[in-house]
Amino acid sequence: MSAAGGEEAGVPLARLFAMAFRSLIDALHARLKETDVADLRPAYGFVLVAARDGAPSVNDVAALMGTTKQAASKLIDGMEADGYVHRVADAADARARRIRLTPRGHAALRTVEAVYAELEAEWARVVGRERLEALRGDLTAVLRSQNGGRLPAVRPTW
Amino acid sequence: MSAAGGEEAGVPLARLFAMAFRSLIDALHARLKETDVADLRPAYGFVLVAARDGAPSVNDVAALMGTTKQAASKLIDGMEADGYVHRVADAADARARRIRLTPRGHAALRTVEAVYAELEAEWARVVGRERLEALRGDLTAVLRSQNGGRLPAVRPTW
DNA sequence: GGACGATAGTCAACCTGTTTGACTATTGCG
DNA sequence: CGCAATAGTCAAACAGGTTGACTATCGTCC
Repeated sequence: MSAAGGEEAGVPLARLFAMAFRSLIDALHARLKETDVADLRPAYGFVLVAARDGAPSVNDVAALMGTTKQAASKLIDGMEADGYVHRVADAADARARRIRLTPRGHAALRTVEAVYAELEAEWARVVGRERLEALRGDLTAVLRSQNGGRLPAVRPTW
Repeated sequence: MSAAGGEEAGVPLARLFAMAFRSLIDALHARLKETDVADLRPAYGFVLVAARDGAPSVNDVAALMGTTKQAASKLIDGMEADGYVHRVADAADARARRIRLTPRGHAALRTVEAVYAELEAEWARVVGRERLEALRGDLTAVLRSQNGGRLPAVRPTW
C-alpha cells in the first residue's frame, strides 16, 4: 500500500501546489545541469528576475523571498561569489546597496528563461494554452486578493 | 496590455505555485496556532493524511515527502514524540514498521481538515467553485502525465 | 534448506540555510 | 540639533536534511 495512494477524490490544493512547484524547479535545474549555469541554486532564479526588473535592495530580496534580511544577505553573498550579481551603492541612500546583474547574470537569466519557457510549453501541451493561462490568471487573482493587491513571498515555509 | 515589466504579464507558474503553497500553509498554521494542535509542523499534515488513508511505512513517507528515509524517520520521530502517530509492527514483514494515528492524531487530522476546508472555501469565493475544481483537475492531470500516472513528491527542493 | 543479494529501518556525523540577537551607519522628522 | 526608524552586516545557535555505515529480515535461486 503506497502512501501516495487514495488520490481519486480531490487532492488538496496545497499538496498540488507543492508538487507542481517542486516538479517545475526540479525539472528546471535538471536541465540547467547541462548548461554553463549548472551551479545555479533554486533560489537564484527569483533574484535574477527581480534584478532584471529593478535593482532590489537586500530588504527587497528578503521581502520577495519571505526570509529575514540576514538570510537574504547571505543568499546574495552566494550569488555574488558565483558571479551572477554585484552590489552597487544607492545614489540616494548611503545605507542601501542595490543588486545588479553582472554579464554572467544576464546570460544566466537568458538561459533560465529559455529552459523555463520550454517547461511551461510542456505544461501547455497537456492542458492547453488556454487553460494554462486561466490557471495563471486565477492564481494571480487569488493571491493578490488575499494580499492587498500585491503578490506574497515565494519561499515555502517548511 | 499593461506597461512593460509589470507583474500583470504572466507571472511564472513556478513562482505562483510557490506563493500559493506558502500562502495556504502559512494561513493554515496561523489558524491552527489557536487550537489544541498548535505544535503541528508544516510537514505533519501530509503524513497525517497519508496515515488516515493507509498505514505508511517509513519508506512510504520518504517517497511521499521526497526525502531520504532517514529524514522521514526523523520526521516520524517528531510526530511520535508529539503524540500524533505511533509505529506498529507489520504483520507480514518483520523489518517494516507501519505508522498509525493515535487518538490525538485523529483529532488533529479532523481539526486540520476543518480549517483547511475553510481555506479552500475562501479560494472558491474569489475564483468560483468551478474554476477552482478546474484548477485542481488541470494540476492533477499535468502532474500525473509527467509522472507516469502517479503524483510526485511534495517537499519543495529548496 | 542454505547462501546471498535486496530491502526496511536506525544511528551517528556532518552540512547547508535560516533564525535570533547585537551592533554600526545613515536617514528623516520633530 | 536630537532621536527613533531604517539598511545592512557579523556571529552564534539551530533545524532539518544528507551521506555513510550498520543490523535484521526477506525473497529467490540453486
